[in-house]
Order: sequence, then structure tokens, then C-alpha cells
Amino acid sequence: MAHYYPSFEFSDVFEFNDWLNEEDQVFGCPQNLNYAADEISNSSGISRSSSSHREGPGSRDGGNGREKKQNTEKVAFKTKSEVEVLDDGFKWRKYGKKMVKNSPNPRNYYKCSVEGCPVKKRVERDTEDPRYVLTTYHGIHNHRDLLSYDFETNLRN
DNA sequence: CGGATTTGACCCGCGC
DNA sequence: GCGCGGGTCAAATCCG
Repeated sequence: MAHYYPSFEFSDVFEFNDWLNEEDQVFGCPQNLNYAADEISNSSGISRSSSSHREGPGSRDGGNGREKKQNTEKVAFKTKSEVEVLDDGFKWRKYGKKMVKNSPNPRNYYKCSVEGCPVKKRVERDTEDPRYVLTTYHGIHNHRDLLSYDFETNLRN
């Protein structure tokens, strides 16, 4: 279990409520760091959906088999950085961009490139302070390694 | 050539 | 029922 330390300084990360959970191990972040979830979510107008994990009926596809809401833990960071995409050690693939009304700041949607990894990431610049970046993580990584997904095999043995 | 990025369109839930 | 807002897809494109 290699703890990976992102390239950005934790000192720059805003501290919010204690949101330490299982994620701290998954993300490999030091416990010194406090996770922020509801605070930023409220500020950004993001609805807090808690962890209402639904297996989903899935009996019928009915057209597009779009994935419903699943167990998505929200973890939000606010870092002082000039680059939107902070290298946190995982490979992210951008899959969407949206313009936020009331603000000229676009919102980028990233997703973990690892197959089977449901982790999504939302990057948005702070409306008030463009030098700050709001990074919101959705979900927990399935894999311990940066780019591997064979952890399940390891887990079973 | 393969994989990431782009960008508009589409979908879904919710409020009116 | 319609419109809006937010989130996602996917074909074309770009880049190493």
C-alpha cells in the first residue's frame, strides 16, 4: 500500500470538516489532510446526495443503459493552483465540459482511465478566486495501483 | 497508429 | 407537459 502524495502542496488545501473515511486510505493521503465535502458542495450548488447506494433494478435497459447513481462518495478539495488538472497520481480522461452560468468558468469532468474504476472527478475554478481550483472526487478507486485493476485478484487470495 | 481530447448533442430529474 | 440545469456520450480530431 504505497501512499502516493500528489504534486501539489497540502498546505494549499483548504481545511474543512473532518471527512476522513475509508477514502483516506484509498487516496493515500496523509491524515493531516481534512476532506471537504458538504462545504464546497453547498458553495458550488452541488446537491449532496450522501451515500445512497442503490444497486439499481437493472431488469430492463429501456434504451440507453445509462448508469444510475451508485455509491459515490464525494470528496472535494480546494487547492491553490494555476493548473486545473492536478496530478494526483491517477490517469484521468476528460469526458465533458460545461459552462457554469453566472460565471465564465468552465467545469471539466474527468474520469479514471482504469477499467472498472467508477471514480469521477470534477474540476472547476473558483468563481471568486480564479487562482483557486475546486476539485471534487466522486467515488472510490477500485485499484490500489495507479493504473492497475487486478487488485480484486489480489484481494481474493 | 493508439489513445486522449474536444465539442455539441442527448438524457434525466425536477420544478413550475 | 415543458423548460431548465446538470451530467454524460460519442464522433471527429489532435497529438505523441
